[in-house]
Amino acid sequence: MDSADPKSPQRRRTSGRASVTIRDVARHAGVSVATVSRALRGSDLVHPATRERVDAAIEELRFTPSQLGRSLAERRHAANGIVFPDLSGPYYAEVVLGYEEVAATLGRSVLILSTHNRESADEMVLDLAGRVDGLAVFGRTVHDDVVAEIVQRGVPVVLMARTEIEGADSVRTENVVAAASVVDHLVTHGHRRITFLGDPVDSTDVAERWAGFRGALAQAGADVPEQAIPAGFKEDDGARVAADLVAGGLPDVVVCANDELALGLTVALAEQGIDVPGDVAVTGWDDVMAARYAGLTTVRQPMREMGARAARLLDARISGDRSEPRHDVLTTQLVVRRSCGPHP
Amino acid sequence: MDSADPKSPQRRRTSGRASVTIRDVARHAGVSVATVSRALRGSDLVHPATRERVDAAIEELRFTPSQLGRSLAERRHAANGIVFPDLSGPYYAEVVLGYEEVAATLGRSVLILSTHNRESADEMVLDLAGRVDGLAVFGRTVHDDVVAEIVQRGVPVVLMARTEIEGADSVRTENVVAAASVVDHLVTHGHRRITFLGDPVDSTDVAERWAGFRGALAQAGADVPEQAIPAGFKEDDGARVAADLVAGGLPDVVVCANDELALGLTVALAEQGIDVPGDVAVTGWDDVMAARYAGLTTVRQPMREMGARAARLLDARISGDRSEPRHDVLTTQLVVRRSCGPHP
DNA sequence: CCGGTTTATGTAACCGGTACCAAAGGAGCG
DNA sequence: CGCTCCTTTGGTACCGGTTACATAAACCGG
Repeated sequence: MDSADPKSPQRRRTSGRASVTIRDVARHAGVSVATVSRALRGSDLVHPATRERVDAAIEELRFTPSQLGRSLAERRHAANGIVFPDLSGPYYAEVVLGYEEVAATLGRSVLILSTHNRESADEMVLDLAGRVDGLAVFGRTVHDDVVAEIVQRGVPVVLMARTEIEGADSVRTENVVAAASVVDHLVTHGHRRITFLGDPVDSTDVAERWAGFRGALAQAGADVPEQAIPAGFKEDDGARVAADLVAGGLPDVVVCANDELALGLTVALAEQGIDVPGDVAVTGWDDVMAARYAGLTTVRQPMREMGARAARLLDARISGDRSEPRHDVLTTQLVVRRSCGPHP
Repeated sequence: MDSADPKSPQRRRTSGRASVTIRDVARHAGVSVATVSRALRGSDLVHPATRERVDAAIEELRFTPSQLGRSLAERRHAANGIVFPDLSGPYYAEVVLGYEEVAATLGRSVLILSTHNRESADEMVLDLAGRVDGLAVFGRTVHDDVVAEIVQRGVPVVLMARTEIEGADSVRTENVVAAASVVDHLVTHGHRRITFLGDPVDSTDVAERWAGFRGALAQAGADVPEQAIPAGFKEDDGARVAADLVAGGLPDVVVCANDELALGLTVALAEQGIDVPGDVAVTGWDDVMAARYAGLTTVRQPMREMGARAARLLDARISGDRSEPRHDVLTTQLVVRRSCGPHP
C-alpha cells in the first residue's frame, strides 16, 4: 500500500549524507511534526507518554534538528559576528576571547572575520551582517557608510575603539586621561623632549592618544612636538624608524602608540648600541604579555572586558531590552616598568 | 481589485524590521521569483533588459538575499567551525588567524568556539557542528565519542594537535624530533640533570614531547627522569612549581612544555634569587612573542600554517575532492636564545 | 448524562531562498 | 507557411523547521 500510493513522496535520495528530518521522526513515532517540534522544544503541551515515543524515535533515528531550518523559521541566527582588521598580534585575541565567552553564555555562536587589507572587505562585512543577529566591529576596518548600511538594515552594531556612528553602540578605552598620566609621569621624572610614535590618521585610538599627549605636554609646559612620527602597529614598523630617530638626534622619550611598536623600536635601537632606558626612554600602550617580559612601561587596557562589554551591549539591542545607543568608555591604567627610566 | 481578492496574503506585519524578500522584488520588477533568483545568481539565462529591471528593483527596495533561506535551499552553510579549549594565550590566536584567512579566501565564514572548561562543552560542540560544513577541533577539547559522533553525522572534521580519530583528518607538529634536538643541544652544552615540566596526560603534544625527551636523554646516556613535573599551560602554573623546584634541589635544566610555563617559572625563580640561565637553564615551546623578549630558548611551531592547513584539509573534504583521511605533520625548529646558557 | 473547559494532537501555512519542468515566443529552415 | 529548436520566463515543489488554528479527547461539576 505504501508503494502503491501515488502521493508517496519519491524520497529524493540526496547523494551521500542521509539527513533525517523532523518528518521522518514524526512518521516513525506515529505522531505529527507539530508534536515532534513541541517535544523538541520542551513544550509542556505534550503528553509524557507521547514525549517518550518521540524521544525514542529521535534516539533511534539519530535525529539532529537542522539549525538552518530552525533559524529560518525563528527568524534569528543565534549568532553574532565580530570584525577585525587583523587577528595577529596579542591584542585582538583577548578582545575576541571576552566577546566569545559572553556570547556563548548568552547562547549565541560567534562568527569571526578578519579583513586584513583586502579590498573586498566591505563586501565581506556586508555578507557577514547577513549571517548574524548582531555585529561588533573593531577600529577602522570598514568604511562608515558600510556600517551605516548595516545599521539601517536593522542589524545591531557595536563599534570597538572607533568613533561613534549614528545608531550604533560603542565601547572604547580612555585615551586622553591615560596619555596625560603617561606624560605626567615622564615629566615628573625630568624628561622634557618627548616624541610620539604612531599615526593618528590610522585609528581613533591613536588620534586620541596623540591629542591627549599634546594637551598634557602643553599643560606641563614641556615642548609640544609639531607632529607625530607616523608608523603602523607592528614591531617592524617600530624597528624601521630607529635609524631615523638616531640620525635626527634622540629625544628623551619615545611614547609609542602600542606595545609592538615600542618593543620593535627598542630592539632596533639596541642593535645600534642605543640603550633603553639609558640613552632614551620608551613607553608603549596595551600591556601585552611581551611587555611584561621586556620591562616596558605602558598603559594597560582591559581588552577582554572590551570584548565582553561589546557582547553584552549587542545582546541588549538584539533582545530588544534597549533601543537607545549606548557609548561605554573603559578606564585604563598606567603600568610603570623600567623602560621609562629609573625612579629618582 | 487587490484588496478585494480573498487570496491576497494578509501581509503579516512582523513587528519591527521589515525584511524585503525575493517575492517583493519579483512583484516590484514584474517578473517571477525564479527570474529574480537567476538574476541574483548571475545565470546567463536572463535577458539583459530583464536583468536591468530586476537590478533596479533590488536597488530600490534595498534587497539583500537572506543567507538563511539560501543556505537551507542549497543545503550548505558556507561556514566552517573551529573549536579551542581556551582562546587566551598567544598561541591560539595565530592558529585562528591562519584558519580564518584561508577559510575566508575559500568563501567560508568562520565560527569560533572556546570551550573553556564548561561541562556543557560537548553539547556546544555538537551544536556548532550543526551550523557548519566542516569543523576543526584543537587538542583535547572534546571527548573522542563526540568527535566520532560528528564524523558519523557526515560533517568533515580535522583535528589539530590531537591523536588521530577514525575518519577525521589531522594536522599536528613534529614533537619527538624537536624534543630530541632540544635535548641534544642541552647535552652538547654540558647539561646532565634535565627535568621536564608539563603534564603528558593533558595533551597529545605534551605526551609526545615528554616521550621524545626521555628517548633522547636515554640515547645521549644522560639521566632519564622517572616522571615529568605536572603543570598546566599558564604562567601561573610555571610560577607555582618554582618553590618546590628550589627546595628539591635545582636541576641543570627545566624543559617546559610551553613558553608560558617557562616564562612564569623564570620570573618566579628570579624572585627567589635564582638566576636563569646562571643557576638553572630553562627552555620553552611554541616561540610566542614574549619568548623573544625574554630571551627564551624554545621550539618554534608554525601555528599559523597549522590553522591554514586545517582549513585547506577541510575544504578538500567538504567539496568532495578527497574522501580518504589525511594526517599532516608540520616540522618545528629549535630556537636558541640565552635562557639555556652561554655557548661554549 | 450533559455542556463547558482543559489538554493533546494534527493540518497546513509560513520563514526566504533554489531549481526543476513546462510553456511561451522568436528565429531559422525546408 | 508550418515546424523544429533555442532562449526566456513562470509556476511551484522543495530545503527543514515553527506555530496559529482547528479539532478531538478527557475531565468536571451539576
